[in-house]
Amino acid sequence: MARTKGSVGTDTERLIRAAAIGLMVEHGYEAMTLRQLAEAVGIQAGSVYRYFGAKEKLLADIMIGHMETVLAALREALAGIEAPVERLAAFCDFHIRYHIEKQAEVFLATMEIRSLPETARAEVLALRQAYEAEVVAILAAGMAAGVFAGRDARVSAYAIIGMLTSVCQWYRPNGRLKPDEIIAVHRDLVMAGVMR
Amino acid sequence: MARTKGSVGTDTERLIRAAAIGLMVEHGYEAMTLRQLAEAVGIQAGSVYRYFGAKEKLLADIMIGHMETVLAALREALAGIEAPVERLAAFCDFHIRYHIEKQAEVFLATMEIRSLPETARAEVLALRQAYEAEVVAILAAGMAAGVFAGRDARVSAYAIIGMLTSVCQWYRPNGRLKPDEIIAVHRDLVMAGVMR
Amino acid sequence: MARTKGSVGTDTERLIRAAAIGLMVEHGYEAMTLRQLAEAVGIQAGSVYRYFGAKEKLLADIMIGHMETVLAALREALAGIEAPVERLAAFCDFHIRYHIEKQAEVFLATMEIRSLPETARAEVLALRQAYEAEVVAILAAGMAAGVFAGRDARVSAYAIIGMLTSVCQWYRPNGRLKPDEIIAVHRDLVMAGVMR
Amino acid sequence: MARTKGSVGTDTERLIRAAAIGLMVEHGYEAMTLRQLAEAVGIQAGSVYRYFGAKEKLLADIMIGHMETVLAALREALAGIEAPVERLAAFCDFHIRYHIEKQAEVFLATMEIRSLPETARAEVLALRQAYEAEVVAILAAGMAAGVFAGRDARVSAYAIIGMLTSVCQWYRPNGRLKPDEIIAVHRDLVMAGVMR
DNA sequence: AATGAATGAGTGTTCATTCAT
DNA sequence: CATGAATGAACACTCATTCAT
Repeated sequence: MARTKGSVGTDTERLIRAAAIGLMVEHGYEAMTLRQLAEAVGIQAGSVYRYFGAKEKLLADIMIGHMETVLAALREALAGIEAPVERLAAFCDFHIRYHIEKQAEVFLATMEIRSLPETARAEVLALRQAYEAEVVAILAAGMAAGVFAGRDARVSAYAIIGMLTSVCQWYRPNGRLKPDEIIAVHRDLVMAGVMR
Repeated sequence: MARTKGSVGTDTERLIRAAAIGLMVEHGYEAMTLRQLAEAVGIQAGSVYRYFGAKEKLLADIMIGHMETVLAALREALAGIEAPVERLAAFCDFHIRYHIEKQAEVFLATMEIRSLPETARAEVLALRQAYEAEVVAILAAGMAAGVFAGRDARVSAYAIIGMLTSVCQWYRPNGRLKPDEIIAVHRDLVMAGVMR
Repeated sequence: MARTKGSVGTDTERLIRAAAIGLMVEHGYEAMTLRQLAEAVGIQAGSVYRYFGAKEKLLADIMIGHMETVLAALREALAGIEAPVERLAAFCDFHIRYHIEKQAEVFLATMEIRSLPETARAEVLALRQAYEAEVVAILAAGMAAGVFAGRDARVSAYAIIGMLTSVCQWYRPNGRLKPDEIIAVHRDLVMAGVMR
Repeated sequence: MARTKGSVGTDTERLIRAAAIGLMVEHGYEAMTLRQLAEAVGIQAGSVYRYFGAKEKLLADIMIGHMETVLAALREALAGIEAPVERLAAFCDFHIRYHIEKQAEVFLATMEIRSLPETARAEVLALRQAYEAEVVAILAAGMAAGVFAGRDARVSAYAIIGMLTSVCQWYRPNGRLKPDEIIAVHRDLVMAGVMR
């Protein structure tokens, strides 16, 4: 049969991407086979190549797309907020909520950087640095203004991002706490941690 | 059990373990080949099987050994300290220093849990939970005593551990800050974050 | 039969055939992909099947067509010439000129016989033998008439054909020598070689 | 079973090379699969990679080895012979005998140059040019000395080589003529063809 | 204790071919 | 007529693993 009735190319591409994210989170990029992926989508392994020229490309596509999206979303979330205190609180809210909603992509993006081909890795790292730079800037501004304590904006930023990101290692949608409660715990920890 | 019973470990065994840690950190467990490993040690691939029955066993051995060691070391570091505040500060010191000193093992232990065979994974997760439980207990005690703020000892513990562990993602021995400075930044963040 | 019965060949068919010859000469039959071919023509790979039922058919079609054409052209070139000496000279002229003009087809026909399916290979070999037989006959006639030296008309014919055909391995349209000069060199070699 | 009893690595390498030559001659390099090759040798396909890192390397190895051998053998065959006439006769003898004895390698070397990776192709072409240059030099010397007719030593050399090489397209060990007879026919054709 | 030759299952990838649209 | 989505079989190649030596 040349084509499964009713299938449409663009749909297939989305299905592949979604299935790939799930399988890579579950088994890791290296351990996921294209046959597993194809079976999950209901196509043949070779058909993946109509949409992604290589397994590497698939990973790169997902990760770069994710990083671009999250960076843009962060900037939008911070837009119009001036005071460092409020900006930091907004960042906490945004970051955790995003990492809860897109848990899989975020998990991938932290775990599989090593598996990216050189060029894509550089691109992803640049986007991550841009993301981190936003937080560093907030902390530096707050320290300069005297509202934040702390000796080192950069290390503090890494620490805060590390804390908030770790949520996606254990969060389960049907867990004990609701997202808002999780956010509150972390935001309180962060804000109390940095305030002078 | 982390090692073959009673074996103190021959030289070759230690060399294999050390080389494996380095290569797995660099390339990931799945991507590291036994030929790479053997070449790094200066032996043939087949000879690895004298010491570790399978690639999986090698990973399990390293990870379980690491988890046992770090758990024991934590308990020793906290021994004799009573007050929650002091215990938490001691935990921060210990955790970061350990993660800086054994950066590679820690990185492995967070990244390659998925690659472990079922039994070993359960064992590692149990050890990790025991480790986390120590921190949860400190926070719960402090909250009960009224010295720590915070609504949820468990989530707070995960957050703090996540923050402190993230150091091993970026720490470089010849970096801008010395270990003591890094520890200070994190300890301050944590302590300020939890104190009532 | 070289072509689908009665078809004069549409434009697209001619384009496919021409592009296929070029690509097969460049990469070899096995190494040429239908996607390359389709791209060269400006259509989709699947569309090639409107004109040639299979890749093998395309090769067979080209090669049989070529062999039929060259055999007919040889017979026409020799028509009306009686004396073995003159017939052999005419053959040299014809063969080299044809191999220079249709260098690609000739190159294909010598290189890709192995790639033909059994039936087509037999057909091509039969046509080639018919071609060779013309030369054998000329030599045999000349030897019988005492104008040609030589012990074995068949081997001599193969040797002469091999010599003349080798031109298409190195001939380049803008090379140092013009076709007429190349022809002269070879004809002189052959005629001097066989004359008693 | 880890090893077929009695098998020795060096033997296997020779067996692979020999089987590869046969299969490549029969089906062409592209059409020969490593499974065919492995089966012919009595090993698994993957085992070929102990001896040749890639299919391409196998071809390159065979072709370069052949070209080096034949070039050295030619020079040895011509050593000590001074007069162009005798050198050319010696070349004819050598070339045909060698092409009869090593028919398969020679056939490969003429047919599969396209399949070589770039570097190996350049190497093989350089060796071929060195071989051809020997013949060009003989003809040029003979023309300069006035013993050979002919206008163009290079084209004449190509023609003669083309003639003699074509033997390996049809020669069969149990054919009608013995090697010495085949050699005689060709040598007579060539010598008569070039003598003034 | 170590080697090195070999296995065999599996990998990512290619490609001629088919066919509903 | 042509497309483009899909197939499925095959390919070159890798690698953890085994075991006679």
